[in-house]
Amino acid sequence: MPEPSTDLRLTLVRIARRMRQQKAEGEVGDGQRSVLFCIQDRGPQTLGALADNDLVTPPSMNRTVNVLIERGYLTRETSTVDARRVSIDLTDAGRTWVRETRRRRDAWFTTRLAKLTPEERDALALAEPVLRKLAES
Amino acid sequence: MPEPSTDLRLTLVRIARRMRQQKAEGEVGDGQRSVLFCIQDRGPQTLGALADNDLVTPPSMNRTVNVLIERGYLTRETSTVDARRVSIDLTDAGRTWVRETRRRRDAWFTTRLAKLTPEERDALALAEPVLRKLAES
DNA sequence: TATTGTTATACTCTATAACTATA
DNA sequence: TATAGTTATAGAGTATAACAATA
Repeated sequence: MPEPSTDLRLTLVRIARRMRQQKAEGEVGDGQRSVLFCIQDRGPQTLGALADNDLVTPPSMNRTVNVLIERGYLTRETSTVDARRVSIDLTDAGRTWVRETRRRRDAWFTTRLAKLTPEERDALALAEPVLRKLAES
Repeated sequence: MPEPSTDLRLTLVRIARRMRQQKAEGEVGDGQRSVLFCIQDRGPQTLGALADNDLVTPPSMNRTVNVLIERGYLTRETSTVDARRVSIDLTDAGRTWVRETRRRRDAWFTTRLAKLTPEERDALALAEPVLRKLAES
């Protein structure tokens, strides 16, 4: 009986740790990248929407957003229709960052992927939507 | 051209976060579980071996080990052959914990897996060794 | 009153640097 | 000297609780 549950879980923990280690000094972290990509794809977002999207609490997301504003990648404006809400959008620098990052992709991860066999890459491509479903359930 | 790199990476980040959220109060965390399982499978380990296994630094692992000793799951003894080394082993309570955990597996993760289709589970099973390879590269 | 966001605070995990003991 | 482990310290990421503003 294979029961891959525990192995898979530990593997996922380990790879997340490994990816985190790859973040170079001053670079944009995973949580930050996720926010920038989300806004690029879907347009300006409220704080709550960003928090929901990344499965974090509003205070956590607020902090991430603050960092990105300090770095000049995002702006925050009070909504004109509902003054409780804020609208968080990319600056030109943010948009450029996303475009550049998408173009060259993530160096470490892409290099590792390139070293896999086509079959291994297929296995990952097939698993990705399943993992996403798992994360969102 | 699919280029799954970025999507996969963000999905992996998100699922790691989701798993972390599932840790109930007082439970054993992912890093801790990994250590207990490793010793159960391979016998007593040195601190360095445990650190290498989980891709963390010795100080990090030392801290994890200290927590597990405080909880009564591990013991630490100076090696008889080389007094610089320590031998870290499971207590009876630790062994029981591993056995119980292996028996009922991880509740949250197992439940989610059970809700997938057989094809989806196959996709994960095929991807697991590839992810592991990626983590270790 | 309920919703949206923010501030204050604290906890977990991890790292780097410096230190101790032993080989 | 080199190695194994430990201690001290700091940073990133996250959470909960309390608060403010608006609907």
